[in-house]
Amino acid sequence: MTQQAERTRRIPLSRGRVLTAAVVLADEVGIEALSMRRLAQELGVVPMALYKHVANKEELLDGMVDALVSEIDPPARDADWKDAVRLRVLSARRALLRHPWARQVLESRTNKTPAVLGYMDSFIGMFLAGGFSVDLTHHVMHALGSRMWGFTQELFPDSAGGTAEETADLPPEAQAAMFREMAERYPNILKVATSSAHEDSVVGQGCDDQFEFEFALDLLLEGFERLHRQHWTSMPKKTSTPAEP
Amino acid sequence: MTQQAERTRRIPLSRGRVLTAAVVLADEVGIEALSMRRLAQELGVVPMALYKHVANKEELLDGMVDALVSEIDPPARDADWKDAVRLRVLSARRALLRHPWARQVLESRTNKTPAVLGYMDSFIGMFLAGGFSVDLTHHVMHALGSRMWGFTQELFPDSAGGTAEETADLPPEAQAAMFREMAERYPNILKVATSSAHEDSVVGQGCDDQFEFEFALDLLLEGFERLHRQHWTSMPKKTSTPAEP
DNA sequence: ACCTGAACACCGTTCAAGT
DNA sequence: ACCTGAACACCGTTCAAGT
Repeated sequence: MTQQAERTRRIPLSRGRVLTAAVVLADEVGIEALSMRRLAQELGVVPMALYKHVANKEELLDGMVDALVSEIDPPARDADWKDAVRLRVLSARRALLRHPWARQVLESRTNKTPAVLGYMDSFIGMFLAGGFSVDLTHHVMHALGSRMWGFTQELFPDSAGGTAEETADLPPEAQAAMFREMAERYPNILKVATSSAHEDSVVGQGCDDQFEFEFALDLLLEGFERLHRQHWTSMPKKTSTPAEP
Repeated sequence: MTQQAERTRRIPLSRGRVLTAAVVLADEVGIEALSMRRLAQELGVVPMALYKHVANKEELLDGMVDALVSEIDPPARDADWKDAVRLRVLSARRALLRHPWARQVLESRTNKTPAVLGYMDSFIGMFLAGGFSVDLTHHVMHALGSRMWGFTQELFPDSAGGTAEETADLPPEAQAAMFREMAERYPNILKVATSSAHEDSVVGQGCDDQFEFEFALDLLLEGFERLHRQHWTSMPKKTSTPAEP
């Protein structure tokens, strides 16, 4: 990489080069290891040189998000709202899975860039084009939340509770003891964790993230469809979601 | 606070005192300003003294999460699964809203502490007690995701896209220009943003977070109920969620 | 044995001195 | 006018020297 820095030193820095280098570096070493200093080093440049192209680290991260957004497919033409939304979310998810840092950076961003606003705008447009009221669209976008970007908070890191890696290289009797301990203290977690861990061991990866993601997405989409059919509105402040008259 | 440090210096440090001080400090100054050094200073102690009670900063954050979990109400006795889940999620949400750092810290934690596992276990127990299959419970927990803790990714920081504060103290003609710019570039965002901003200006806070949270929560709970009634199962890998035979 | 100051290996960013 | 080294004000954590 010193070699690479050597080779690329001559071609002048630009905002684009800084951003792509940041994306590549974060992909390779993880977001927590992405520092202005490290990035500069990778580019064969003194740290301060970066500040000519990005105002500060925040702006660097914003730029990385923009790069991500550009990888998401535009809305499908000639599809009904449900398919269009579904396809687009899954496209966003594929982009997200290509970049391990994306989840965390997306979560941390508070000022939206034009590219992000553009994505949101066209996302909202899919519901409006499907005949959704502005009111319902508003609530539906909130309900979707981060699923718009193709991720959900993963609060089971793996089904057994984040002990997979450490457990793997332990003597079998120790593993058995941990299992009994789990079974006694967290019986419900254990049941659920073992339910979908088909061929894997209990402490294996457990479940199919993509399946879980689509399960929840489709559940929401079906809910949205139901409300839309019922001409749901928040205005008269109904207590529930009643059937049509 | 130097005075307070003076007063409390004499009573010996303990893990509990360290953790409550961390929670209070994070509540007051924000999570990004919570450092081991700053916390030590607040306690009238040299930074290294903390390392007698927490192994490192990670463990400090884990301890703070445990403190949060202890504020969540236990499941309601004598309530059906839906009410029990609903009440508990809203209790978690109240705890979360008391501690501005909680969202971010919860998201960052990857190793679950016993207190967190205990919460999850009893949360899962509410579905199982309601007669849900282990299979459906598993998927339903994933669908709930961070909503189990009472939050969703807030990806509209405010409806208009995070420009509220800066815009407030701008000359009116500049605000009008921004508005026209928004209307032209992001027409859909603008429609949705203005739909629920009843008395507020367009750039005001816009919408009621609690309403949005409950809207999405109830939509999911109703979806769960439907699947449960239909004896939904992931096993035969059905393409959709068909009606009962 | 316990406690802690100094030090290490980092950060993001400012600023003044160099070309 | 541009570029950049040194410096500033921080981090979390190690470690050896002090009591």
